[in-house]
Amino acid sequence: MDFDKQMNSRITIVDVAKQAGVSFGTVSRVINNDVHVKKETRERVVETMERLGFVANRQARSLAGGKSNSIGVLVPDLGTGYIGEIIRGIDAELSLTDLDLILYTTHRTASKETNYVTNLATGMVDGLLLVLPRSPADFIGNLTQSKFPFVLIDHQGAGRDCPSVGAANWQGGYNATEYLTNLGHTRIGFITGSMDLGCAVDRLDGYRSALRTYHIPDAPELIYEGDFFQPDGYSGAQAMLDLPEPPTAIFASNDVMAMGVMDAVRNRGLRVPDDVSVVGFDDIPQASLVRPALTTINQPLEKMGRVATQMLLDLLKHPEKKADRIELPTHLIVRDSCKSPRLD
Amino acid sequence: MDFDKQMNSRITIVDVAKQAGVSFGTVSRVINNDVHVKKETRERVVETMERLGFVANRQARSLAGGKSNSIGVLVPDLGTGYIGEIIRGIDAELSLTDLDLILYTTHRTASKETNYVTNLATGMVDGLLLVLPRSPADFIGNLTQSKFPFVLIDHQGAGRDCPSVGAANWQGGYNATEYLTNLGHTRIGFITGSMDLGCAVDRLDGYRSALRTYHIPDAPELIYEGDFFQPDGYSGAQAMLDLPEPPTAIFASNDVMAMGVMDAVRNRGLRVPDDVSVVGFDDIPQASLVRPALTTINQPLEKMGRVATQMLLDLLKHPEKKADRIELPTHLIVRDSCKSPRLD
DNA sequence: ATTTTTCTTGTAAACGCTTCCATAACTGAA
DNA sequence: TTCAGTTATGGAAGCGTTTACAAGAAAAAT
Repeated sequence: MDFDKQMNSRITIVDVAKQAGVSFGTVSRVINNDVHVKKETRERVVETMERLGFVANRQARSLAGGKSNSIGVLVPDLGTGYIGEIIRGIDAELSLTDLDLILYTTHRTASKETNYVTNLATGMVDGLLLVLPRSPADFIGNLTQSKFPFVLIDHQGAGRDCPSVGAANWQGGYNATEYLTNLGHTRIGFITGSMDLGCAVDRLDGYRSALRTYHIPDAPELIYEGDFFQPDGYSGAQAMLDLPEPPTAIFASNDVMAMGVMDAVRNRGLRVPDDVSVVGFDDIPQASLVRPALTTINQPLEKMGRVATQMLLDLLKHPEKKADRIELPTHLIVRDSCKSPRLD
Repeated sequence: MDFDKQMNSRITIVDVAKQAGVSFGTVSRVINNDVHVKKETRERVVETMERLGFVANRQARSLAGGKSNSIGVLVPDLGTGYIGEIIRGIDAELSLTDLDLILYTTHRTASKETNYVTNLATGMVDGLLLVLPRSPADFIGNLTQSKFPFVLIDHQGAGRDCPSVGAANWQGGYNATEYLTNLGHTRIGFITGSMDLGCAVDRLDGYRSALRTYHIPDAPELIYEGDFFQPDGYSGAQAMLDLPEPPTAIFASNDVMAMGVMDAVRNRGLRVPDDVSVVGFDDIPQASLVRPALTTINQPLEKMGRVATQMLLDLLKHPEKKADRIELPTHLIVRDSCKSPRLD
């Protein structure tokens, strides 16, 4: 493993072959673990490769072999810790293989997404992991049709019939709401996420279903349309607390907005959870750090990345396999931000 | 841009050439913006490429052209939001070019690091961005020697003479401590980070220097060796508050530990900042979210990623350029976790 | 000992592009 | 008109592999 040797003059299989006294074909076979190599020959070649510090040229292998040995991960951006968690899972799983991870960000430009996918599917990567919370784009159809291996992550909507992994958003919305009703709340505010995202819709549906189950009448004024960012949590809470009959609990579609809610509550001199209970969604790291610690729905992001990667690897191995959708369970994490409503 | 055409039968420059009635050499020239192409010819070729949905094969270009059109980013892991921020900056900058970002995680295995670097530098990528907070490994020397373009991020220590970007950790440590002394504190506890990391050492040094400047006597019992994780913040604070003469302020080497400190303070029935002031380091997103909002030192992680990338791009363009180290300033962010000590 | 069969190895032809060299097609000046 | 001087284009050689295919060597069967 002499570093310099590798750096200066690139060592190729031909060099190795010459040194080992075999043909380059044999060296190639050794690299690819071909069975048809005598044991001693293989050992000699391996030894030579190590001595020379040979590293196979990835590009050449791709070109000749028709596969790139890397998988592409397409994400909208890296802004939220949310995506980072998913990538972490992907990386963890990928590091068990010899596949490279090529990261692409679309920065929320739909045109860029299509463009990338086209490029990628044209030989740059062997498979694709798509984190695209937005509504499904055309290219998903194309991808499916062309049988290019890919898995969707946290993507609901039209893509139900292609390989994807998501979280049980509906269930989470339901469970959180159920928890609040069980505590005795009947005026439960809800702050939605961006409604163009499937997950936001599902969470809202879960909330509504729970209310129905527990015979709590619809109250449109208790639903505020947010966008997943903190300011909307704040303003949503303000709006609701201004109501003649304000909610005793507020369920925000994600933790960041829930923190906005907490701020708004406090800024009116009210207390969490004594005056207003707050529930979030996601269970981001800071959920356990804020005071009071936030009761929330845990979404297994890292695991979603892992599972999606496993699915893709499986797809790569067995291209004929049918697509399926895996929905990972969400869990209610009870902390300190909820309480039974005061009886006044 | 017909998707299907691309997916099914790969379109090559030869196909384009045939359709456009030119030789593939000319097509190649068009792709590479070679000056020696008649305007009309170029237009015709471009039109044909678009019509056919031609996408150049990256591997082939790399193989033939001798460069990979991608840069490698080597990080220890993705566990902390910290790295995510840096990658975000890298990505932002890279998306202005047509370079791909290949992400490698070493998962804290030194052997893996060396291995990767060797591989990468052997033609897999055109340049390397290394986020390696640990003490410098041999390969940095090799990299330098072989003139492979690379930039170190947030890495102090022996690598002072190679291209790198970091944050003013010493200054941050100094400023935070100075701020506390200015508030009137004289018993200031410090919880260090992992001392095998250059940044942790620098922060401690900054703290010490500030104390010296303000003639505050050394108090070894007020320095607790932590590891950058929350539990150590907690236990460090506990240990110090048990002291006969406990600190009136605690400065933790990063925000996560500072939150541990806050917890510990509260768990003893004391209040932040009334009884104990707390300062963190990093300014992670949740720093502004916790209550009381954490006063801390802002470290421009995203910008570090950006700057490092710019340096690398520059290095790629002008390989002869001298290495330099850029230190990005840190800033004190005053929030609500500090107060003058009570006068008892 | 001879002929199969089975292993093992060598070789040539891709893979899709860049790049250099040669040639062809234009310039404009003599 | 002719000859250099440009500029535009075609084509060949290679980049470092993989992957047939062919051939040689060894082992097994006759």
